[in-house]
Amino acid sequence: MKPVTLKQIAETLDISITTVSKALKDYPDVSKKTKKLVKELAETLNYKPNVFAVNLRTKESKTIGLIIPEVVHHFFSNVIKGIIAQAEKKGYLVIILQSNESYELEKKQIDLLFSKRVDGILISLANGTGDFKHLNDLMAQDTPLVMFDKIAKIVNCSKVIINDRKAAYTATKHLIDSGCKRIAHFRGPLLPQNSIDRFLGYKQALTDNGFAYDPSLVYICDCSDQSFDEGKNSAKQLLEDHDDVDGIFINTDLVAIGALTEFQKQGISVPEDIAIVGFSNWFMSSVISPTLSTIDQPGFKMGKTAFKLLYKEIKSRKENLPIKFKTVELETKLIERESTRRFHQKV
Amino acid sequence: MKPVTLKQIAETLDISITTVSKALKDYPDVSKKTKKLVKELAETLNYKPNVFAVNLRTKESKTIGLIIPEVVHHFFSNVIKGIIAQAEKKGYLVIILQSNESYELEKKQIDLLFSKRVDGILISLANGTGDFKHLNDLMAQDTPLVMFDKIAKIVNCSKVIINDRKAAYTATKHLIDSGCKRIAHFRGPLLPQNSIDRFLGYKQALTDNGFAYDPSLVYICDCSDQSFDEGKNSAKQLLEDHDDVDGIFINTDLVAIGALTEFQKQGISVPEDIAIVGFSNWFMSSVISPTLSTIDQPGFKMGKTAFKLLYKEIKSRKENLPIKFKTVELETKLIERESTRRFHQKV
DNA sequence: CTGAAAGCGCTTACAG
DNA sequence: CTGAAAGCGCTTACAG
Repeated sequence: MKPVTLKQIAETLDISITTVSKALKDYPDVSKKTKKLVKELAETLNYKPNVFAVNLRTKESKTIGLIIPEVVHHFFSNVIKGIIAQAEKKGYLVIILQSNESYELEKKQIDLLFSKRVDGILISLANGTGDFKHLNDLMAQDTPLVMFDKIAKIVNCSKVIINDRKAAYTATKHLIDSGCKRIAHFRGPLLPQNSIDRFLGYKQALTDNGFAYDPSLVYICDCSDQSFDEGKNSAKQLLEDHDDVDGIFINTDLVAIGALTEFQKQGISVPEDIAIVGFSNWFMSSVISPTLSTIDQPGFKMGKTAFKLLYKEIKSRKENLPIKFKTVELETKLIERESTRRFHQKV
Repeated sequence: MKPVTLKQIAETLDISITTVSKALKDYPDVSKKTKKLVKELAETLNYKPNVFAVNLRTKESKTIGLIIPEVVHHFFSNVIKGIIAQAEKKGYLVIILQSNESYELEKKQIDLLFSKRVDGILISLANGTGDFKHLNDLMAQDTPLVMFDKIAKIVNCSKVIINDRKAAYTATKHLIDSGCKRIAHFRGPLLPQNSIDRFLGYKQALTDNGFAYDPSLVYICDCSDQSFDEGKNSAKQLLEDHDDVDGIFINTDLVAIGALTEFQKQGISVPEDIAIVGFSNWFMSSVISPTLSTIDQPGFKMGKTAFKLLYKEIKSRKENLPIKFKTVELETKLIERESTRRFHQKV
């Protein structure tokens, strides 16, 4: 059963294709009578305009691309949900690609989306991405790009972020206020801006509060899909290296939960022996035992905001208006739970 | 900067558009010399064929649609990952839509994807879907459809499933083997096939093993994004209604974890007082305390398999081969953890 | 109020 | 080996 075309409607009604097209789009210069006839027939025949032809004429696909490091991920899946929800409201569809934290894959995917002529791209960078030519090239070829969460400061485009540095500062300060005297940090990989910023926030909270910064207390976790195991391993290593650590600020909840599990296995009690603050507020963190103190990161809202910025840019471009890039910073908040509830807590 | 077209290459080289097109596609009837010239120029100019035009000519978009009830969901996000991975291998892109368990939304989304002329659709039905006209209409209009996980038996198309009934039987039998004497069931909503099948498996395990089936022990949970709270509420209700239940088979891990949390709050000990088996093997279930026994459901593999079936169908259609629908059943397995590890366990 | 015509950028059957 | 021409199904500036 072949799809219905304008031509068929035109022939059936014995009028021109032009008039059919105009009638369906409610052009003012078509008689009411003709419009009614056309619309009714289109309805009965279940006519749908051929988007391929429409795309070719209008040069837009009403589709955007999304490149995300990992789909099976509480935070990112919330972002995806936010993007899809907002896009649907505006009549846009979303193509999702997963970069697996790989720079090479990310590059290919940018290229792929570009050649599919999506109207714009939303991206959260892979951990492996240290070069940004692929992104600058993309924009030079007139494809709007908005970055979120894992961004590159150096790339000139719109961004949606949280203040990682401030949030990490708050988390570390919370450990200090809970009475911790020697605080370690499980950080993310070296490249991503957010793991750098979280590290810096940790460091500053220490020095601002009269603690010495000790690099041997900083452990690097890859934050790949092995996060949980990395948390376990770093915890094990920490116990071997230091017997005096009584607090850890950890880059991500999943890593923190790995650490928690290892501590429990080794009979280290959390929070009494070691207090822990994670980052991101995964759902899981509220149901494990002890429940995990963490920083709440608004994934759904970040997704919605990122799409909104992209949409504005797409619209401005179409109307030939000047485009100004914008960086939106979303609020985070500290969630205090059992993993930092110590008796000798400062009030 | 306007995208490069065949015409520009043709004019630059002073040959015809036809020849340029053929050269790029390695047609045998173009001279090597011409091919080389064309390809080199295309490379330098970073020529990408206009997919809109290609789609219009070839009548395919190399894009498929995916409708899924919920993105923020351990099982479904694994399915998504599997689908995207497999699709990318075959050069297909995936548009993702979330039905929010709503029949109305699902219908609209089927329509939307159809009007976008995706090459095929993958779907896991919404809980609210009890009528299948939208799906049959879609197929009648020549769009391949493959269902996975939440399927409708009555719809004639390819499917990827697990044997929910058998898995539920195994789970319930495991409770019996663990020494439970009175076993409740928190089931999913009434419509979806998998919650029906899991219920039937539960029931059959009871009767096969000399237990009386007692409808008052079956509680219905919506399994929406409120699953966790529903688990808590059903657990609360169960404690009010029955003081002799010592085992529960629960439709989904997230609901099970809600129940677990409520029991802990009320001082009911799991597994000693009440043993629990969940379903799906969410990551979370392996790290909460007590760890949750459950049925492992292969999400990633299900996604891959679903795409493979769809791909075959798309190919067969293109080659005008006959299409035979296929139902693939994937293996599940029981994961025994602390929530069923009782002392008076049968060996 | 209606319609002929050009064109979006490709692909491909056909002629030479 | 090369290319003129038709056509995919729309949209829209223009003429009447």
